[in-house]
Amino acid sequence: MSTTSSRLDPRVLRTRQLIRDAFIDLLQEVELEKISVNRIAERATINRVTFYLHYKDIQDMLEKMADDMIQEIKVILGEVSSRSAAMDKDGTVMSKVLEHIAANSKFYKVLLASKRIPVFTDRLTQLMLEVITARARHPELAPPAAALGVPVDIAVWYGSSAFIGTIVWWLRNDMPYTPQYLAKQLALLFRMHQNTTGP
Amino acid sequence: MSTTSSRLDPRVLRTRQLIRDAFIDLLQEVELEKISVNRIAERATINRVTFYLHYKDIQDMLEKMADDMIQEIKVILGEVSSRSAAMDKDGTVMSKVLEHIAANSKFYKVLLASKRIPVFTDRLTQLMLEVITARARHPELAPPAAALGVPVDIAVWYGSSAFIGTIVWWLRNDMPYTPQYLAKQLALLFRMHQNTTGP
DNA sequence: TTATTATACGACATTGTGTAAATTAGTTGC
DNA sequence: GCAACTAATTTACACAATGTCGTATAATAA
Repeated sequence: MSTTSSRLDPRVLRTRQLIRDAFIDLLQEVELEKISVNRIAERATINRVTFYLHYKDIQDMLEKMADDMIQEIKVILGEVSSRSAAMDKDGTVMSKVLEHIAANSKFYKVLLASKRIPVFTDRLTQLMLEVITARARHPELAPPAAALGVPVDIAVWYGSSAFIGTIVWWLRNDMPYTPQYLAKQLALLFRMHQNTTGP
Repeated sequence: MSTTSSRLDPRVLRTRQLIRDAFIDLLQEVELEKISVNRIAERATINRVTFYLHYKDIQDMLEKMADDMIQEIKVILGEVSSRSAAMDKDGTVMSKVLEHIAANSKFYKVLLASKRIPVFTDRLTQLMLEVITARARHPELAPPAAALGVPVDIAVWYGSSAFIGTIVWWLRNDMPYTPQYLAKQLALLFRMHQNTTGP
């Protein structure tokens, strides 16, 4: 996951990494509801009180981890979309994002796919929604399904949910397609209901 | 919600209803993680021990409530699809389902939309997946996006997630469209990526 | 080195969990 | 209406988890 370290006490970094790894580790064995601060501290080989020096409680920890996740994806989105002005006709951006997810699949699989921790799916859907809404404003890209008279908000939500849902399915099934291939299929399906009524 | 009572002790029905109402009620105030058996029993005006006579724990209660939910929707699906052999060209089935959700919006909103309790979304997505897969086998309905060379499993997941996601958004925004209208739009969007390459 | 700060350690009050026993009260069939 | 069930109540217990003390120790940065 490569936590982008600014000037932070290496002890803090070490402890947070230990907590994070212990949590992901535990989540592969038991349900979220059965995971206590006790167990996390035990598995992370830190003192239980130390956990509270970093996070208010488990919920707080999840939210901060979700923030980090979104931040990393935003970096990827920024990198790609600023380089290629053509803006993702062939699904380049999505391809990069899927590669990132594949590279950190242990993390994403457990948080998004196997155990379902709403905050992660929610944040990701929110981000996808922003991206699609932004794209819809570009004149060279077709206005979302307006041709058929479908309200924009319905079409945007339809698309965002479809994307995230498909990614979750892909993770659950241990990524049976390459990121590049899946990105292409998603682009095909997406363009279909964003820009229609034929030639 | 009209719990279809078979021959069951009215005391059991009463208690379960009290638990259910108390839980939905609490869920409007605090997060799921902060809800204890203690609080539920207190709010339901039953003894805490009585809760354990009905459910193993809170997780077990959620699963049984999700089972009931799916059961009710299945009844609707069965009723409609057996009556009209034309099978939902204009979104009749979806319309009935959305009407049901609207009629029990307090229940669905909190479990599906505001707080996100994965088991409910999961079961609903699973059901939607079955329905779409079954429809895809009917010859008079176009095979899913095969015309464009998109694998069936991708297209089916794409569609299912889109449906559920849009319904969630609809609930979150306090149902800004009528069930009938939304059903129509969903049918339009759906047919687009299930059946393409034009006439 | 020295001042700073993260972590460890032990302790404590509080709340929640799951189960057991005996008792009370409501339901069903005759 | 009475008798036989059976649900719910009450009280009690052992245990786990939470969140927060104060103090001691170790690592870090100046």
